[in-house]
Amino acid sequence: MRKRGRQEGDARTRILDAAEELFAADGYEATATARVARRAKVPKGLVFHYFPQKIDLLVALVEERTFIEVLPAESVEAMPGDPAGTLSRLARRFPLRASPAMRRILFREADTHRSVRDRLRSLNGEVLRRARGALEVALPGTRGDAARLEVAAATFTAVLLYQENLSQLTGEHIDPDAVADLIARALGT
Amino acid sequence: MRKRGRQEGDARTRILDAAEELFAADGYEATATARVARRAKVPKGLVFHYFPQKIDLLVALVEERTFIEVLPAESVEAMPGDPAGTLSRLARRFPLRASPAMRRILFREADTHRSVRDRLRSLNGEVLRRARGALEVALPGTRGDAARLEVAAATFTAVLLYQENLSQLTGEHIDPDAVADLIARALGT
Amino acid sequence: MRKRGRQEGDARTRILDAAEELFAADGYEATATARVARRAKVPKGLVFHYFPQKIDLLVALVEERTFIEVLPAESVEAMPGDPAGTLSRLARRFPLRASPAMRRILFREADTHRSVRDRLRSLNGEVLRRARGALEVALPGTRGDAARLEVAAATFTAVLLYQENLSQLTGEHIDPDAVADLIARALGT
Amino acid sequence: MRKRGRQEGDARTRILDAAEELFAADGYEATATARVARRAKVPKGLVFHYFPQKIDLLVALVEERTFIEVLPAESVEAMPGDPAGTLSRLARRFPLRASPAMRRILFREADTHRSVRDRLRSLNGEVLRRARGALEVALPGTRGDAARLEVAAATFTAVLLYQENLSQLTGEHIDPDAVADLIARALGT
DNA sequence: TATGAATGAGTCTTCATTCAT
DNA sequence: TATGAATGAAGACTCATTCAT
Repeated sequence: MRKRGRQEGDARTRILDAAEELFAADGYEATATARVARRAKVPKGLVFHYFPQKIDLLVALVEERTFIEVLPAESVEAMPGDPAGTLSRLARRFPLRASPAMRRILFREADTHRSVRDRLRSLNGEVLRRARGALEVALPGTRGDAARLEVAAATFTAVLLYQENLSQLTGEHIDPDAVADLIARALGT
Repeated sequence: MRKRGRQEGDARTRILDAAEELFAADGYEATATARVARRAKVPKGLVFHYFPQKIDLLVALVEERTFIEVLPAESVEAMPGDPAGTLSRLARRFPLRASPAMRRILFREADTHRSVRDRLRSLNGEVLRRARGALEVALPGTRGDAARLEVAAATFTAVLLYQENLSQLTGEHIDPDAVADLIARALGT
Repeated sequence: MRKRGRQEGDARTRILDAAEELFAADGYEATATARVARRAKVPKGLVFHYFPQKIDLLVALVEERTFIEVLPAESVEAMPGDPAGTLSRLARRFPLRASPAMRRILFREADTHRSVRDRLRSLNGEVLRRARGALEVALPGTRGDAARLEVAAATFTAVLLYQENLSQLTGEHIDPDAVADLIARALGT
Repeated sequence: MRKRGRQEGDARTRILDAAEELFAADGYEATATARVARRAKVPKGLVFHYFPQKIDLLVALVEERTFIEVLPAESVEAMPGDPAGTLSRLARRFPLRASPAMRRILFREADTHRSVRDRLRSLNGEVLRRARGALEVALPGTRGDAARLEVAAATFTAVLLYQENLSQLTGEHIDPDAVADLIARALGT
């Protein structure tokens, strides 16, 4: 992904690093591009060289720094008859690659920036798909109707994606493993 | 104390109404006080007459327009032996009084404004307390250890508080009743 | 000068007191009428009841709170053959009645407000006239030509009028008595 | 470091020139930054590019446009046995480099702005030091005790520094040469 | 590719002043 | 006389963006 050249890309990377920190801490609107430049230790003009508009910084961050890892095989973590373990493993090998800072940005700005919201939705959809898939493998047969399984997957997805934000905002911590166990019980093993 | 003039209180209320709408739609930072004034149909200066600083608008909204209703008795909704019904009733008589707009504001701005975060935390704590209390009544005896009950309460609280935001951000809807049912099953009836 | 009536004038006086303090401390321009009202403990509207324009506060202060006292007879302090003592007595019975605060206002605002400057000039002229007169009495005959006497009077007047401002601005104190002595020597007793 | 472009330095200098004129004429508080920009013929934003806060204009003016010239040797002007001539020469080679406009600013704003007052005090101290030094050279021996010499130096310093302000405020002119002569006589030649 | 001076629209905030009561 | 809500022009300051070099 990185361009060649000695210092090439360095500046661009430093700019994105700075933007990530500042957007996460203060929000996109409250962060001046001049501050980004200062923190990145590049001249103000250079920021606009790489990112002609301020919004391009946000778009680039979301595009380049949040993604769902492509895992070799989902079945790896899914184990028939062990939904709790399956969900726990999913939580541990959680496929969303995004720094805590990027997550804050993602959730905060999704509310007002469509491009961010679209990304968040696609990430959410992907995690949900995996959780559902894992549960289907873990609970073969018809035990537990489809609707319940869907609710379980959605609930677990929400906990997985939002756990950091929830604890950040509310001060309460939710342990995904414990929720996995709860959900497994609900699905009636 | 207040006079009962033609437009009594109107101005201040209209200003808060306008701020609520705009902050919810575009975010606090992206909303100019001039726009608030325009939408409220008051002159710009009057906004500052009532709210000397822009931030005071946000503080006032959070203080005056989000609160947990004091219910006569929690036992009203809690019914021994029926945790699913108990949680469903809690969801339906949900004690948080805050418009959808206020909730968006609450979650969005909590990330960067301490006073909002503090409020959100206290609201969250209160809802959690009630969910826990309801479950304790619904599940008398020692069935289900305390830790599990705690996780159940926290999960349900998160779903309750965040359901609108979740669906707004992700496009997926989570039905609190279905989650209530799920959790009830998990608690092993 | 004061109007009759119970609380009558009270408010007006308190307003002027407040304005005097604040204008002296921060300058006329930097003092908001609202602050004057607050310090005077009167509602904002009342300030404009008594002083329709902000500038009227300054004009009233200067007109009512700075003046040269009319002394019974100038000769009282002048004593032939004793110019030093004469000047010293003039300094001690200094006829300008104006609080230190009013003096600061006088000098500061004279620079930009014509009405204040006019007042300061007339006060200065009066003091100069007295100093000159006193010296003429103290130094009868033709000893010391008129020009020198004029310079002496002007210098002493400047020291008298400006001593507080000088020490305020420069941190150095000038003792009028010492200057009186100096000038007396210069006039060659 | 600075480029030698077409208008090199011009903008900043023009801004300071404009500020000097306007502050002197109307006072710091009564001068809007927009007026400074207009008079300097630069866009409003550029004023804040060079002087992030309005007060920085005043500080820069005082720092860059008022100073005591370093003279080769004070003895040049001091001549034993000729205090009047010595003081006159001091007045003529007066070492304070500050335009009449800057002096008005200096005296006017010293009253409310500490940084200006500090500068004025240091300038005053320096002039006083020179006057004292000159008189000590001009009056060798013990003629005239130290206290009297101090008063003479202080009086002359005040006249020197304030002459323009005095005449501006009072309409009376004081001739430093005449005061020099007066003081020389006082010191008893 | 790098730089920072330049630009001007827009933001929050202040404040003298008015006016209905 | 007394009161404080109402008004809007003006002020300081910010900031994304441009551009000559």
